[in-house]
Amino acid sequence: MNHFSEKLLTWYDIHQRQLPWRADPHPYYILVSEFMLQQTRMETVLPYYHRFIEALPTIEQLASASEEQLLKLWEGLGYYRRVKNLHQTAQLIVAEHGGIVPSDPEVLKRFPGIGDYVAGAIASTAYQVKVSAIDGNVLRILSRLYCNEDDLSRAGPKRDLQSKLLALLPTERVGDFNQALMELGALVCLPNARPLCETCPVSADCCAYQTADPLDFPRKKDRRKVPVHLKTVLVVRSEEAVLVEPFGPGLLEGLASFPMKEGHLSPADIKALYPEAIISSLGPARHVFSHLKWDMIGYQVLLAEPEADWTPLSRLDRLSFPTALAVYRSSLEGSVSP
DNA sequence: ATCCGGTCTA
DNA sequence: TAGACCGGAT
Ligand code: SF4
Repeated sequence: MNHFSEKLLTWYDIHQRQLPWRADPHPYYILVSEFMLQQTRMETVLPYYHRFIEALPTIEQLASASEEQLLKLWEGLGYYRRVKNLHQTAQLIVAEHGGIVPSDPEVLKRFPGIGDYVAGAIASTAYQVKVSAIDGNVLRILSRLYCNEDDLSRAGPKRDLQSKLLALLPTERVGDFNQALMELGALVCLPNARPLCETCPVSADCCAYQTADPLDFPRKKDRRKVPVHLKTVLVVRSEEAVLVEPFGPGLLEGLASFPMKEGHLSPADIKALYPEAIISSLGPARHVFSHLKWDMIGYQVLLAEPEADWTPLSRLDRLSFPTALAVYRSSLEGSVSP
């Protein structure tokens, strides 16, 4: 074991958070947790993980689960493509690998939703294969350890840092080493605040701490400002039921939605669409995605009689709505708005 | 209001 | 390789 990994693992043994997939690192648990942890914080993932594993304790049960159940288990977690990919990956593993999660990173990367990072994380954490697992935390630490000023969204600089990391990998406890690096990024080498270098186990090896300012690393890329889309959300309902339609291809694909019109429509516009209805405002709401914003207003459109294809309010909780529509979804809790 | 983050697609 | 994809923390 080299000096760097020795210090890191000693720190990890003391400071690691107790996590369900660490207590029992069964490959299926690692698979599920790594899909959830893509783009998503640990604290957010935990309750979802518990519910998911309780509902689907084995990869065979996941493989044969319904789309509706899976979407419900993922509701609010975001990046809903992940759960479709996880489902397909589980089905492929059951059909082609006897339900055993493969240990070869190159094999893992052929499954949908598994890229460089997740392949490395599963192989090293579940099987101790000696590969790196570079997520955003690790990339940030590496940029600081080596005072790397390159644009890390590009492949070349990323490869440079990966090769430096490979030289640090221990021959034993590779999975713990990768987990320890990510844990250090989450608990000490912080992304949005000054890192806690005084308590960092590898500060003696850190270029940024010893010779520069850690806050200057990694280099930030200037964020493109995102376009704003005006939307009007129509909660078309009776006392007993509501009109629900799924999002089409692309953003929030497959999740439940209400009819949405481009632009901000006036009550008179709504009245023209639904002459028989009682129109009332549900107020404004905004939602920010990475690449666009929705600036929404909502109306309740109350009709005396529901159409046959509307969803009874009693069955609404089976559907999965995105967080973007939380305000309008919650208007259906309790009684009809005034 | 701004920052953060893996994979896939074009 | 830039842009699409989501929600939460600060
Ligand atoms: S010394 Fe500071 S900047 Fe360097 S790795 Fe540790 S926490 Fe990060």
